[in-house]
Amino acid sequence: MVADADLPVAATRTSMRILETLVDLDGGGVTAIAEALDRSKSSVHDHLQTLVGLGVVVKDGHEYRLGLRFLRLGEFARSQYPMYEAGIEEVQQLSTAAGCAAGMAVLEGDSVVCLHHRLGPEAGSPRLAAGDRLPVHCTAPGKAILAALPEARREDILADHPFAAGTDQSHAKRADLAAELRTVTARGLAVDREEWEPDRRGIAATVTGPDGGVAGAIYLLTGSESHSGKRFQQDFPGLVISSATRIRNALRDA
Amino acid sequence: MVADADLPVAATRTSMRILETLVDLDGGGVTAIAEALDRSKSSVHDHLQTLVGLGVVVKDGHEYRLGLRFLRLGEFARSQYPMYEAGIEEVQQLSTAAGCAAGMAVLEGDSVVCLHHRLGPEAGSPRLAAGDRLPVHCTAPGKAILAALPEARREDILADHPFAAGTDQSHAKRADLAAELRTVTARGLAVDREEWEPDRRGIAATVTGPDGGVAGAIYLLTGSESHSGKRFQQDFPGLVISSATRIRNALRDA
DNA sequence: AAATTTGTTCGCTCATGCCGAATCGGACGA
DNA sequence: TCGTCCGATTCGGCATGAGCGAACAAATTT
Repeated sequence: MVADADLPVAATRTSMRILETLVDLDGGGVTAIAEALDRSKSSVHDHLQTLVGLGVVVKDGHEYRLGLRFLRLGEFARSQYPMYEAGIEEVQQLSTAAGCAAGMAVLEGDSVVCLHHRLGPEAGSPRLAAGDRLPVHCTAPGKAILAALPEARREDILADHPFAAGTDQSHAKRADLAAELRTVTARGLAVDREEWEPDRRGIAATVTGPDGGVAGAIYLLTGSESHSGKRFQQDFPGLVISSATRIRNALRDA
Repeated sequence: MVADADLPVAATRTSMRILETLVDLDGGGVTAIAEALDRSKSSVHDHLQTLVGLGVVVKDGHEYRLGLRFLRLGEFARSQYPMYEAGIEEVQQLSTAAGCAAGMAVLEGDSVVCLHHRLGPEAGSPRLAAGDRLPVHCTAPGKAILAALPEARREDILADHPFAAGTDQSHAKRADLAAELRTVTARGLAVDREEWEPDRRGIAATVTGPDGGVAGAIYLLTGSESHSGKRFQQDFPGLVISSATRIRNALRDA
């Protein structure tokens, strides 16, 4: 889950691992966490006590749960991206207009992260949460962002990329991806046809920033129901592209 | 900002302080953070290196910024509250119907925390972000939650409460507050008439959970423009109360 | 080009993170 | 009511590594 290396300040690393375990296990007691991390109970207990003291973790009874303090940090982190405020309302309208899930994603480091996701009205609307990381090579937002990056940057990102995740339809070879990205660049539009997960089709438009660089991507994501309809091919491209344009204008004016 | 005590695992505490400093200073270099915390540069540098390695902090150039990883943690933390999913759509509609800011708040530990906030269409719509902590005694959501709590719990919370924040209109005496809370309990509705901040008026309804306890509160919050209109007194109470009822029903059915 | 500022590296030392074992405390069941 | 079990908590000690100052490097300014 987290990048492994022998870092200084090991205690911090341990605390972070405890926090992520708290997410994975959906809360739990000292013992559960200790054996999940293969640490001594006493050490985990010390950490938890600290985290509780910091107000980051709350305990009710013998259960420890993640506290809401991170909400503030997370909220701040994403407010650093001007695209969030500029696009939040646009995502609402896009989702309503298309009748499916919509959201925004940005590039952080070498990975594409979901900034905001709104579920569609359909029953099995794809679940995605803000903060989730998306594969760059087999998702619509990933490709939309990748295609708009400078050559060197793109190479960097793809260099240490496993190309492992995704279904069989995902591009096996770099060459294929390079070819596809060229057409993505040309149209400012990227498509994912069940390359990431079965029954999931996505479409995304690149959002460019005032500096000419890429700010992120805005996407639509459908579940299996919408397969047959031709709206995906006919209406959706226009919808996401005009949304992207409006966000770009908002970014410029801000 | 964080509760002070001599905790074990001091390194974790330092890391958390660095993260919060990153918020307060809106990002910065090693030196800035070091002197903000009165720590040696080398120590801060070590911590930052760790945090970057964990993907929690990102550095571009000589600037360190908070990363998006916390978005996931924060998102998870609030998904622990069933009220979030049950009410997110309701807040949208409430905000639209009332034409002002709306949101939800819950009780965590001894403080009331904003779970979700949607800005209203008005220009100076009150800014509040998810994760912000609200004073319990002088805000509408705070009082709405407080009033619905069992006697003992309420006493606990008010015991170590400073009663310091807020404008002059805030209740100076516990007795006054107790009296007000009784009427709040009766109506399931709490009001804040510029007690928290000038030009800010709020109204909140208690949301009760399936277990009969209080799940949280849903609120409307207006800026100065809406002062004169009588909608605040005539329409808003009905709006928030029916919203609260719908959320309660959703919680029961889930 | 000198000076100033800022990030990074390097040893050293003492605080402290981590552990195993003992203790506590509540939740059952007889 | 007592005994048993399970998990959380406390404790003491040791080895580690967090934190510091100082030197170094790199970038920016005068």
